[in-house]
Amino acid sequence: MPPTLTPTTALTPEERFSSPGFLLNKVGFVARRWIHEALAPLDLNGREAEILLRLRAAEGEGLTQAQLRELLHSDPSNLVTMLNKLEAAGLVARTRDAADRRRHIVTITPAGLRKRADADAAVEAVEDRLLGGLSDRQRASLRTLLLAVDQRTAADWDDDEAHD
Amino acid sequence: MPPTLTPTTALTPEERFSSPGFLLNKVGFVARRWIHEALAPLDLNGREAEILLRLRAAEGEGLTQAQLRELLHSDPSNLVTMLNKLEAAGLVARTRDAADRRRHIVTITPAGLRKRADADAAVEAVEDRLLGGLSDRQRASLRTLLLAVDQRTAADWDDDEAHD
DNA sequence: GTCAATCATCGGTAGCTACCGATGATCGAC
DNA sequence: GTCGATCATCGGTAGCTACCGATGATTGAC
Repeated sequence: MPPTLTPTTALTPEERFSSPGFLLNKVGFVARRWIHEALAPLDLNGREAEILLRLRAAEGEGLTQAQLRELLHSDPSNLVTMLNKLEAAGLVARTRDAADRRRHIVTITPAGLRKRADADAAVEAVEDRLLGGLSDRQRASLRTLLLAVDQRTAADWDDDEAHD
Repeated sequence: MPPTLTPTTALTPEERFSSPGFLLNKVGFVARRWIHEALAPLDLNGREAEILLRLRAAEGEGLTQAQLRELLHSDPSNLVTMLNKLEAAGLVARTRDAADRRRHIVTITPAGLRKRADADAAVEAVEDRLLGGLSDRQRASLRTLLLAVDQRTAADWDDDEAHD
């Protein structure tokens, strides 16, 4: 990596503060913070809520912990900790996979489904708070653009893993 | 707060995963992560880089630590720690305010300006990596939408502080 | 002058995440 | 059957941030 990367365009501080990358960082931070606060009364953090969400998306089938690890890009060690908590709270259940007894299949319980509905509502409220100033068309536009960025980050993320 | 917030629109998991709020959270997380990685070789983290950026924006005038605290929404205690590190590295300087000797005026040094230029280039490279799939028009559009969201978060943030 | 408030500082606590190495059970290939 | 790989688990470390309470120096109001 060369000492100076791209000296082509020198931004003024004002431009830097309003550049998409800076704003993505900043707004994303606030979004994470608000979501965290909204989930706190439910005794969940963002990752744990996403686990419930992913399990519900699996529609009763359940997911292996390795699959969850992949979806959440989470460390296996930390995933175990989170699942222990969720299982102790009766929100998920772990059962041995008959086909491969090394695997645990994680399923969401009825209590987990109820909790997930609450979490979903809380996150939705945060979203309305974040996007309250935007019209429906603007929201749709933002969604499209973020999806495009997300595609790139996902591709790059997988690249990183492939390089391991 | 009622147990169920807004049961009006029940999103399918797929809709939830591609909702602007969820994506903002997710993409923002990756943006923060990449920026962190890009700044690591410079011995800076995101907050410290922003300190240099804010000081440069002050154009030689310098800022009080209370002003920095306000701009960064940072805990005074943590700000001291970061400034200690930046000062030890010779990137910023603290001088007593003659007008109010309780205050420290923080200014950026020539070495700090050089470091900031490197940090700026690194962040810019991350931005290109994030937004590489977007046209110039799309980037501008994303910037406008994020600015609108940012306005709301800023207003709400100040509200919170006013309520204290 | 006294006194409450402010500014920076210090010390400690706690949560989240990333990361690392090690282990027991199990599988699949050979 | 042996053996390397995989899955989940456990334990510990480290960095970042938030938060809390306490302190010394200084200010401004009274």
